[in-house]
Amino acid sequence: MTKIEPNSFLPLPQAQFHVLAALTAGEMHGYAIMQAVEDSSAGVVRMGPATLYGTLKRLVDFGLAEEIERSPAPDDDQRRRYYRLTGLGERVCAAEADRLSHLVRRTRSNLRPRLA
Amino acid sequence: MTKIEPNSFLPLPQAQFHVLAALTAGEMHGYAIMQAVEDSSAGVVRMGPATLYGTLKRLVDFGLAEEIERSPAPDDDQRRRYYRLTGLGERVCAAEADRLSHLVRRTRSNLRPRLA
DNA sequence: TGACAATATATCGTAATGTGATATAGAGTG
DNA sequence: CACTCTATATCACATTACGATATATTGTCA
Repeated sequence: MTKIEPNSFLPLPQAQFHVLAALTAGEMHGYAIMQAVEDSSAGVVRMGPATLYGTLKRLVDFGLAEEIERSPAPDDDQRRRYYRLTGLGERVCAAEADRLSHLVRRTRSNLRPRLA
Repeated sequence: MTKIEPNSFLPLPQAQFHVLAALTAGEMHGYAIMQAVEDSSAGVVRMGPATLYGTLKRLVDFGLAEEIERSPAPDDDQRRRYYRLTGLGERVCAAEADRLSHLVRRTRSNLRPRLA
């Protein structure tokens, strides 16, 4: 078996990273992801259904996320479709977080002096 | 005069943030930005001329970057066109860095336990 | 019960963004 | 002179992002 290199997915498109990042909090259904992205960014990042479901489809195609067979509770809203990160998805998400971390660190360090 | 809200530019498209981030290191010409982005990401982010010059044009249109009248040294390569951040560009870049910082922090914190 | 808002998934068409390929030409090196 | 690297630029196409709309279920409350 050939080991897939997480770096080959980088840089990850914004919407894809937002969805993967949301899923690091645990398995979740689509609508909840949409709200999580918006809430956790204090409303700055607004993700409509077209972006969410399109992105989710891509992530599943790429093997970064997968649908869970059935929702945990039986009295749960039956329309919901739950998703979680795959192992590869976790590694890619971590790699992208690392990349951004370095970029942000350097950028802030450059900006600091002139924001006196 | 109406104060422009940096948050209204967020989330910044990837390429735009990469270029703004590069320019936080100081005024630079196009080709140098291209290399800076690639080098400082250890080759992970590869920005070709189409992406660079297209993005640069947008940044100038949006008022986030501006061309400098003339290159500093007179013995400098005369083809070069130098750019720098505007005041607004700095604030937008800082705002995007803050947003990403929070996102990355939370994401890593979520991932940490399961990367045991 | 019936009306209404919120939840939930889905897709169409279009806009915005990203990029490989190609073009042009000056600068530096052997 | 030949060749590579530097430097800017644009075309055509691919990918990504998104507003609008559609459909149907669930929850609230009068």
